[in-house]
Amino acid sequence: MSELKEAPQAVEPFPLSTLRHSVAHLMASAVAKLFPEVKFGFGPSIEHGFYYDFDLVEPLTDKDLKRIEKEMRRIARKTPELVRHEVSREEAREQLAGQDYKLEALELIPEDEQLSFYAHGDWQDLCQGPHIDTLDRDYAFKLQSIAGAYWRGDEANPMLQRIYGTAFWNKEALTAHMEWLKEVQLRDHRKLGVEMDLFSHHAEAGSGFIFWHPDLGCVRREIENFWWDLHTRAGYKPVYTPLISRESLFAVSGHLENYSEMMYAPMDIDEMPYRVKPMNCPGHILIYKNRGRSYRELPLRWAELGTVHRYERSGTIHGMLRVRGFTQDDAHIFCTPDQLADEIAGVCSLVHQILTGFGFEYTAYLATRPEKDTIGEAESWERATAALKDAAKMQKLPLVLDEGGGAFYGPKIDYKIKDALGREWQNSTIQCDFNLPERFDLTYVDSDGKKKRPILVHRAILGSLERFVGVLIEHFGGKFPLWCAPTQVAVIPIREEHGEYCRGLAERLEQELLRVDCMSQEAHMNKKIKEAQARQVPFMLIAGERECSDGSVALRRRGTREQEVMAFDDFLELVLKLRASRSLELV
RNA sequence: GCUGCUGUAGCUCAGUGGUAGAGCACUUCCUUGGUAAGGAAGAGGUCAUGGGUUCAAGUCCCAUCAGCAGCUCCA
Repeated sequence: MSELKEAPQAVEPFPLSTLRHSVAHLMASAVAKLFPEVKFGFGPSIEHGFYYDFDLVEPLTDKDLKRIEKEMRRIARKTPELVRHEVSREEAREQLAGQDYKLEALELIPEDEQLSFYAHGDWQDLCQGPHIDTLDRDYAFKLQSIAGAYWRGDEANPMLQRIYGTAFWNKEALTAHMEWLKEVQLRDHRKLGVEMDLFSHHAEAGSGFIFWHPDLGCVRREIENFWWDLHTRAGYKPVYTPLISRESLFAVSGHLENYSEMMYAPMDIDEMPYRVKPMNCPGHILIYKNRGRSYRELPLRWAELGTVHRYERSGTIHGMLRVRGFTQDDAHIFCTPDQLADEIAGVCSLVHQILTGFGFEYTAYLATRPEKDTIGEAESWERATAALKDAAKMQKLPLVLDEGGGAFYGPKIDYKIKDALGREWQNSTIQCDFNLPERFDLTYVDSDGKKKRPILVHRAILGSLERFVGVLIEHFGGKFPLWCAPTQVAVIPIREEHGEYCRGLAERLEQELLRVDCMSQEAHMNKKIKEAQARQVPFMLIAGERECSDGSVALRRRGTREQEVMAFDDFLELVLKLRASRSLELV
């Protein structure tokens, strides 16, 4: 797979983030010049560049970006020197007169902190720095986009206009970054979804609901099979639970109380309110509670590809990555406190197998007890957190500490995966829960004959099929590995009279449950090759006179133009082997 | 939800208040081609939807729906 990452930086006179912060200042000064009535918000450097927030009367347009860039270059030439001066709080207030947001920002700075301004030309900004020394150094920058952003990220506050830009120490690095952005755009799952006929959504059906087309259906089914194979081996049993349930169930679970803004309105069935489930746990818990449980049957590992529906605000919906109806690869483990560490270790191992099965690198984060509003005894938290740590140790899994990042009902391990473009996504999660066993009064009879409380572990590895497959489309750039590719083999006759031979080959492949497209329709061979290539079919088999006469095929692998002539049986062996191993090799 | 932008053929996009366009894809016919586009013809549209302004609206205005860039929130 092509490893496309951001180009490494050459030796830098200042850190890249410092440069970007300084260019943000430069941009703000240009905006001040062009729009004298502007009020300034914050303007930090961020992962791939910088932004600055402005309160302007008129909305900015893309044309303004060009004007601002031009003004920036002028200012950088004319008054390049960045000068720091320290001031008292009183002086700062005076100098920020009329700048409401800056004055508010000033109040956020602790009393004992030394205040400073950075100035170039006649523009200055309250800022602790650091900055580069002069703005006329060699570097390259670009203003990228305009967007709304709430002052201090709070939607109760007024909305400011944010300009995003980026900067690098040389033109080559900026160009490389722009190339990377282009690649990100090319691989966008929404774009590929249309081009490859993978999925759609419809105004008729409503925003945020995904329609999986047949080709993506194949991909999903393969992923589900892979998932079930590993889960079955890991001792999970399948369960199936209803999409809707009586509202009272969600009152017991607490979802109604804590999660109602995400839940769809009740529907009336026999004068009783029912709700569409936003999570699968209550259903699994009802199965657990269906009869008494003994310590002898724990741990119980129950898995369900459970479809849930959640209300998401209209502006948050995004392709397959953020939707209103989705299928979680959910499972719940009911176990004794003593079993917890082993169970978590088992999940960690499963996460590893599944994520690396798709070629993802990952990082795991241990999220511990939040400072307030938690439930459960301190001792339970300690034991569970220790179990998570022990499990990670057993699996030799390094954990990054996310202090206080746990849920209110228990500590958790979250995973972030890194895709082929170096972007991070959060999908997998393993969560201990002290809350639901309590609310549903879950028990098991221990060896001493006493009723005890089991621990509940929620875990999802793919997260949701929608989000995971969306990420996967971008990760592979539409080039699915053989085992889950929608069409695995394209068979192409050179002339019409070779069609029969090709159909014979296709049939033998189909008998092995391979997904085959026998392109025997009337069209020129070159056109079919182009089409198969465009559809990212892993293998093309091309057959003409020579192949028909000796039972061979001319194999062309995705991404190459070379042909390998081989006996059909040898090809069959090759393709079956690759499929069985769920190989990620680009064939 | 909020700010800004967008909605014309299946896709990518032209279109000056006055007769609805191109390329690709599709259909039919011709073409028998050895590794990325053979040729010709044809069909395809309530210009997102609903109001309004106007002699006249794809074009201007408003609303709704949907999408895009973000903010906030999240699997």
